[in-house]
Amino acid sequence: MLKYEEIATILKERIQKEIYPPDSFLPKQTELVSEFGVSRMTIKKAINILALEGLVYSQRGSGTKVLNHPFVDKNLSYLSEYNGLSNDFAHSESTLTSEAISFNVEFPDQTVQERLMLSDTQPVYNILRLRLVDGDPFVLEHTYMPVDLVPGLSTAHIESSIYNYLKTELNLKIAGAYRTISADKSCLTDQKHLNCSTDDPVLAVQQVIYLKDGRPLEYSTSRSRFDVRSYSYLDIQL
Amino acid sequence: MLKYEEIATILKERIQKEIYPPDSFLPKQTELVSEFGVSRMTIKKAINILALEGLVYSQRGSGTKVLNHPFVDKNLSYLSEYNGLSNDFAHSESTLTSEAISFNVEFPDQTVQERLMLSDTQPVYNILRLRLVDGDPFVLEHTYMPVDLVPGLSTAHIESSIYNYLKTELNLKIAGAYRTISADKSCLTDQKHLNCSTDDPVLAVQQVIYLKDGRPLEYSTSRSRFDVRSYSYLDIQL
DNA sequence: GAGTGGTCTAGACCACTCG
DNA sequence: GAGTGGTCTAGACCACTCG
Repeated sequence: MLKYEEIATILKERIQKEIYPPDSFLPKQTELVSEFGVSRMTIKKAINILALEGLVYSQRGSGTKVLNHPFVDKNLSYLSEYNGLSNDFAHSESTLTSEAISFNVEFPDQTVQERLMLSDTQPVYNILRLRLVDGDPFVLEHTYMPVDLVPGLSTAHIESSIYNYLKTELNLKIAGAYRTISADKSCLTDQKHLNCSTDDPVLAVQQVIYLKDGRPLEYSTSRSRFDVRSYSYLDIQL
Repeated sequence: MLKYEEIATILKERIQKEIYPPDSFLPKQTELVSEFGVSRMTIKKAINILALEGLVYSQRGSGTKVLNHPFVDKNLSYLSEYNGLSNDFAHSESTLTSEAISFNVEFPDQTVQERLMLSDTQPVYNILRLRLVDGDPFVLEHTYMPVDLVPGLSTAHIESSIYNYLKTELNLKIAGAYRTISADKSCLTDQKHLNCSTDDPVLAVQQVIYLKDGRPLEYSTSRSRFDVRSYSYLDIQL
């Protein structure tokens, strides 16, 4: 483990245990330098991690203040969309199950070609999955993935967790995602699978997930019942 | 301007002009050190900015690759929610206008007290505004702000841009926002002001905006017509 | 003016990738 | 084994805040 990560973890613990209580100041950087026996650049890097998570605010000339936003302990879960939903639910009391509605291989249409940066001769998986929480319909996911990036995908993976397969078997590294969130009227397919009424809206999320080397891994559209899902995120101004 | 910012800007320009084309590699860091006459740490900091924006991907042992995500040039606008909508539209061909529907001062209820970390004796503004684009209803914003943080707010500010007042007159510095996005059925108020039909959904955004010193500045709920607004963001895995 | 954090340097060492 | 980027150091200087 890297020094600055270790120090960041220790500082976070101290904030959580209120050894550094809200609205107090962290020890000055030179003091932390002596305590941890590292250079100031390393201390700065550690503090910077906390700042990016909204835990502290550093100001030239005055010091580094511990903030007390009401959402600090929620930090863990709201980012992890591409660990797959399976992971979000791994430590929860609810159980997530998946039901493959359709699973095909086909040549991509123009939208999919653009989003996944493919030519029309490179086949893609076309997957429609319903995810259920404790047996109740939660989200309908329509996913395209290039076959050459994800060889050997099977219904078994789809009914459990695709992302476990990607990470553990294929060792693919995900860089991030570009997401668009919108509201929409429910269509017949939504109503059928999500078990919602004709005038219920849905929350729609379109995303393209990229690998670290820049190749798009997934283009998907997911639709959730409006009353069971929302998206939260912390947006830090740089 | 700081050295690493200057260098980051130059590198971005070169990527945009395809002096460094997609899928190519940036010059090695030692080469950039000679070119710019700075230390390698400074080059690293500059490249790191590009990496956080998803423009390049650095890998130990191989180099720094220029990525070609289709959304790179959208980088400018999708983050700027707390510059106020007024700013989003400053360089657009459409015009944004605001209409104050109600503007009061009151004692906060319990939700508002929690979100804004206030006691029940600290008054807040309660503002309901309709924002229109080219005269068409766009979003209905319901905003609470502590009076002591924003003295002297008037209808004139509300009908133009609150955030200009906050930034230029009061010199308040915004750190970031915690946002929750969801879909909802439209209520009577939505239908009246957004001019939408009874079965039209709305896109709802709840947010708390924080100042750099950690104090909450605004708690607001905004509701938009489902067919005119969506939220996009780039989510980089760290 | 005293004290803080931010930037920057010039170098060392190391982990990793690739042929 | 050669070459890359990541980490870390020990120090210098500077911009800023605050009394």
